[in-house]
Amino acid sequence: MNDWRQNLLNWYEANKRDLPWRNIKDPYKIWLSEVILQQTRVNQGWEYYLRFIKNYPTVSDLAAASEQDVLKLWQGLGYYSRARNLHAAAHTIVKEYEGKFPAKFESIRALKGVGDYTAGAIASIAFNLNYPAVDGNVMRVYSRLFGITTAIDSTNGKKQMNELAVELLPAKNPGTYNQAVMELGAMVCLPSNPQCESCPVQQACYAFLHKNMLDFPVKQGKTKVRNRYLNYIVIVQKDSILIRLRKSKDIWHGLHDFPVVETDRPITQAKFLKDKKWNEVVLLRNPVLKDVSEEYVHLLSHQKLFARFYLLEIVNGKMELPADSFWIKINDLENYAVPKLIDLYIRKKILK
DNA sequence: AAGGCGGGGGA
DNA sequence: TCCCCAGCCTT
Repeated sequence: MNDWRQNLLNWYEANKRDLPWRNIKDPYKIWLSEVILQQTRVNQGWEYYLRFIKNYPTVSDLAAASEQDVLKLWQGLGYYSRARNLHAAAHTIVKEYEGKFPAKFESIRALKGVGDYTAGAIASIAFNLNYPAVDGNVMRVYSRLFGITTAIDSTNGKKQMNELAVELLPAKNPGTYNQAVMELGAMVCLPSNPQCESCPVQQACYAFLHKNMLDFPVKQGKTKVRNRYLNYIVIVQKDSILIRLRKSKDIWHGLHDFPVVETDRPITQAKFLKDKKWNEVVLLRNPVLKDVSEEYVHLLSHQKLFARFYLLEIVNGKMELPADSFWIKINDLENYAVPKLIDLYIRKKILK
């Protein structure tokens, strides 16, 4: 191999970052790191990876844990289906493969939460199998290198990108090559500030030679943000607090929060109190309003959350509870996985 | 093919 | 503000 790819590999050997999951062959740890890094920056996932390895050194340890404990360890990282799928896949590996990580691409790809990218990454890095690992970095690098104008978020674009990645994959050390392309995308071929002057493959790069790096990759793109107004009812009785498990397909599935009255437009504090809006969720006899929090604004990818917390104290315990809610001791709050937003409120107002 | 799913950081 | 991150799953 005597083309730009050799320059890339040389550059990679000389400049690669020292990451906790580098120079490791244990497929379990490779898998864990890849799932953590889905749509997540290295810096953000770093400590989570170390924590998971420490708490669950093997796939059997992970499978033996409760889902809530796994979610708790994942708390704050986002995209919680990753944690639920990780836990489910650990069970699969223990039951179907006797705790030994499957070594075939199709078997890896069939695990919950493992798509084409992750399966390719595990197969090539942990098992030295000849599969590409095409992530956002790779698509940005290749689209610039070859001047590809097919939108990368279209079915066609992904197909084209994958075929290209298969063609370019060297026969030897596919895992190293895959990581080299990704590393280039993460360190040099940046989205808005590409460092072309220090790029090992600039002389082969279409976008560099045409000075239009920022035109790539092409995307169809479209993100609309929905506003949601969450009026949380926080009910405390002595040393207990009422929480509930979030179940639906909505955000934070599997995590806990409080009974909530939700609207798609703002509702004033005064109206909320005057209309005793909490009765839409939980029927209370004589609640005592202890505190109304300021508005917490929480910006997510697809929705903007405006949350306010109404802290009520129940003196004479007559009420009808929402079906999914239950009492826990305030001191046990830390054992339940909660969204970032709820965690902020709890630390500030409940545990203070 | 399109939309949902978190949270953080950089421009 | 908007974009993007070592994507995946459901509809």
